[in-house]
Amino acid sequence: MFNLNPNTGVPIYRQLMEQVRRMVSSSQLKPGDALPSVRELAMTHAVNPMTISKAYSMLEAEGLLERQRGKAMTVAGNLPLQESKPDRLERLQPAIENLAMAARQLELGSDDVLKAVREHMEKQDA
Amino acid sequence: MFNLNPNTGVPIYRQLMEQVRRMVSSSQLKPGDALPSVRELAMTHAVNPMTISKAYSMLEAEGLLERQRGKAMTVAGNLPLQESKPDRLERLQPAIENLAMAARQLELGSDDVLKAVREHMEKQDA
Amino acid sequence: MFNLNPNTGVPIYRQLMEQVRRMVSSSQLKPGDALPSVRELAMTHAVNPMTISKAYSMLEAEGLLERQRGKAMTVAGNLPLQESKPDRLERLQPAIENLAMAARQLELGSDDVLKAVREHMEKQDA
Amino acid sequence: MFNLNPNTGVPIYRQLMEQVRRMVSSSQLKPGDALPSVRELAMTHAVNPMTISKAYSMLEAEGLLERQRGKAMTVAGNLPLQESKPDRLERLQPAIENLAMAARQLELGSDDVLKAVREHMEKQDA
DNA sequence: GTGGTCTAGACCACC
DNA sequence: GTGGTCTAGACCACA
Repeated sequence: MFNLNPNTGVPIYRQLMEQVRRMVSSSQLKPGDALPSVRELAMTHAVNPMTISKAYSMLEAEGLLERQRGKAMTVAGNLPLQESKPDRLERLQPAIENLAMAARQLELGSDDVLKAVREHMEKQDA
Repeated sequence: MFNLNPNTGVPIYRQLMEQVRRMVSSSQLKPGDALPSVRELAMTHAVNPMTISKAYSMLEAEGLLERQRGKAMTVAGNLPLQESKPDRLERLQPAIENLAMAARQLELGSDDVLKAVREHMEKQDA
Repeated sequence: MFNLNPNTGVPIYRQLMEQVRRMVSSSQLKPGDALPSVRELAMTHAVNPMTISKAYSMLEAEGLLERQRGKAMTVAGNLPLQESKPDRLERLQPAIENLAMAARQLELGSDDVLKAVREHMEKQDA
Repeated sequence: MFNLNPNTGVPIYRQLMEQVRRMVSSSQLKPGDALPSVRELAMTHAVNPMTISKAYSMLEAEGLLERQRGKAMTVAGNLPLQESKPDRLERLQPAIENLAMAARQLELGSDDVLKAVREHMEKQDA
C-alpha cells in the first residue's frame, strides 16, 4: 500500500504524508476509511512507530485525517469528493518535473524517456 | 543548469551531487570542463556557499571532480567516456519509479501519465 | 518567560504552544523576534529537546513561527499586529471558565474569588 | 453538574476526579449522597463508561467514595465536615495561577482580568 | 552554534 | 487493541 524508502534523503514521515494525500486524492482512501495502525505500519516497513505517528499527527493537523480515541485513525469525513483528473495530474507534476530534469541532464530525449516510462508502468500493471 | 530546491527534504548538497553526476554521465560536462564557482552557484541559487562547497568536495573525494588551487573545479580528466544510453537509462530509473508510484496512488493510468510527460518535455524543449 | 508543568496532565508541548501564542498575541514576541533555542529551553525546564522541538514544529505548521536554516526559529513576519484587547480577553476565556467552574464547585462566591485573584496578581506584580 | 472536555489534553477521568473532590469539599455532595450512575454520566457527556468508572474507582481507592453492590456510588460516610473557606480557597489556587499566567502573557492587567472574571461569574449566576 | 530525523523503549489514556 | 507523550541519545543538514 505504501512505499517507504529511508535512503532517498526525503524524511520517511514526509514520504508517508505525501502518499496518504495521494491515496485520498484518488479516493483509494475514502472519508471514514481506517488507516493502517501505527504499529502495523511500523512493523511492516521496519520503521519506528513514532515516525509513523508523526506523519499521522501532521495529517490530522492538516485536517486530512481524524482521530477517534482508542480506534484507528480515519480519513476525515468532511473532505470533498475524489479530485478531478486535472487536479490529480497537478499533484503528479513534481514527479514529472523531477523526471524531466534528470532526463535533460542525462541527455535522454523524450522518445527514450517515454519508452522507459511505458515499459515500467506496463511491467507494474502485469 | 542546476535545479536546487530547499523544500523537498532532500539535502541540497545531495541534489547538486546527483545533478553533476548526471551531467558528467551525459558528457554535458566533459573531462577538463570547469564547474560554476562555489560563490556563483551559491549566489544564483540563494544557498550557503558551504553547502555547494561540501557537494564539490564529496564529488572530488569520489574522483569525479578535480580541484586546482586558485582555479575553478573541473571534471576529472581520467574519466571514462560518455556512458552508454542503457547506462544512462539506468540512472533515470529512480525518477521513473517515483513517478509510477505517484501515478498508481493517484489512480492515473499510463495513458494519462505518458501524455503529461510528453507535454512537459515538449514545452521544455520549446 | 515560559512556565512548563509536567504534572497537570496537559502535554508539555501543548502548554508551550499555548504560551507562545499568547506572547505573540500580546506582542511580547513580535514578528522577526527569535525564540529561545530548543536546547536552551530544554535545559532550563529540564525537558527533552524533542518535546520543545515538537511544539515549535507545530507552531511552524500553524504559520505562527518561521524556521531559518541554521538559526533560531523566529516569529513569522507576515502576522497581523498586536491583537486588540477584546481579542486577548477572548483568549483569556478558557482560564476564566476553568476558574469559575472550580469556584462554583467549591461554593465560593464571586467576592471571595475576585479577592483571591486580586491578591495573587498584586503579589505577582510586586 | 460536571463539565468534561475531551480536548484540553487533561485526561477525562482526572477532570472528573477533581470536580468530584471539589463538590465534596464544598458539601454540595455530602456523605451518603449518591453520585450519578456511570451509565448516565457516560451518556450525558458522550464519554466511554469505562472512563467514568475508572474515575469513580480511583476516588473509591482514595476513600472519598464508597461502592455498594447494585447501587449507585455514594460519598463516603466517614468524611470530615465541609472544608473551611481557607481550605477551599487553597483548592482554587491552581486555577488562579493558571489565569494569572495567561493574563501576564497576554499583557492584560489585573483591572481587565478582574472585570472579565466578575462579568463571567455574574452571567453564570443569573 | 541552530533545528531535524530517527531509534528503542517506557508508560499513559482510551475503546 | 488503538494512538499519545516523553525520554535518552545518536547522527545529519545547515550557518
